[in-house]
Amino acid sequence: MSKCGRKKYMRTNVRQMTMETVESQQDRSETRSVAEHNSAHMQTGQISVPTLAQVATIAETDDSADSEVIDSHKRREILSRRPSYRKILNELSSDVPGIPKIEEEKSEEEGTPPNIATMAVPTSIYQTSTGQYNEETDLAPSHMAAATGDMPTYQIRAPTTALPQGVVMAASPGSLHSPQQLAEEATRKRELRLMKNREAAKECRRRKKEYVKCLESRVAVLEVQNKKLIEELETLKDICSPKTD
DNA sequence: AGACCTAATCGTCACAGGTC
DNA sequence: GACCTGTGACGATTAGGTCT
Repeated sequence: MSKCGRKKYMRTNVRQMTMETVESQQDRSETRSVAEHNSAHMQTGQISVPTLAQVATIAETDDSADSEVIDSHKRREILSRRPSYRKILNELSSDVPGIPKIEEEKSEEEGTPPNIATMAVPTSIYQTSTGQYNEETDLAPSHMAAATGDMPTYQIRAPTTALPQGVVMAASPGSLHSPQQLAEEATRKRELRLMKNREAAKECRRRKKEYVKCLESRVAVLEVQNKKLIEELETLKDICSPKTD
């Protein structure tokens, strides 16, 4: 099965995996089903990480769901899109004062003219005509960690939305005539789309990491709070129930 | 030393949702 | 409705660790 065909299959028939799919996806299926269910929880804007019991239930229903019978509405609910990480994090931050917001990228773009001159020069050198690229200073986690230290610094770098060298803006459609020009235009558009999507994927992953770090730090804070409350409760219990000896 | 395993990372595709 | 953006999922690649 081709990559695309397989992908489509997975998306539209999440619960109806063929043997082939199960074979190759076995190690991932658990994670995916949890994520899908989680996305259903998150859709309403609540941050809802499944409990162990929920995870167990999810796994159970996923197994039994081989007997299909999930109506289209429910399936749609499950597959529906979750809010972006920025959205989630910002909602979190409005609930909990300690959590920093991810700034809108617009604010960073202010003051910089919307042209190619804003390109982050050393980031990536693309040879788009061949589809190859050379990321000399890619923002790998090791780089990020070195730059940011332990605690996450939200909005670490400016988004590199500018065009890479060698990608020329398309000519106006009216100026195209020959089939060759049309083909070149199509190729250029595709390369531009791929390049943008590449950058978008990087940004998305970066935000996801921030989001996860944020959740982890929140867990740490809540654990400390919980511990303190338990200690306080014990103290109050001691005070309120004097010994009878 | 090299075979194997595992986790991390990346580019790409498909698609939902947003924008104009 | 066409186009754009954000993100889940996939396969490929790579780095680091372990075993023989």
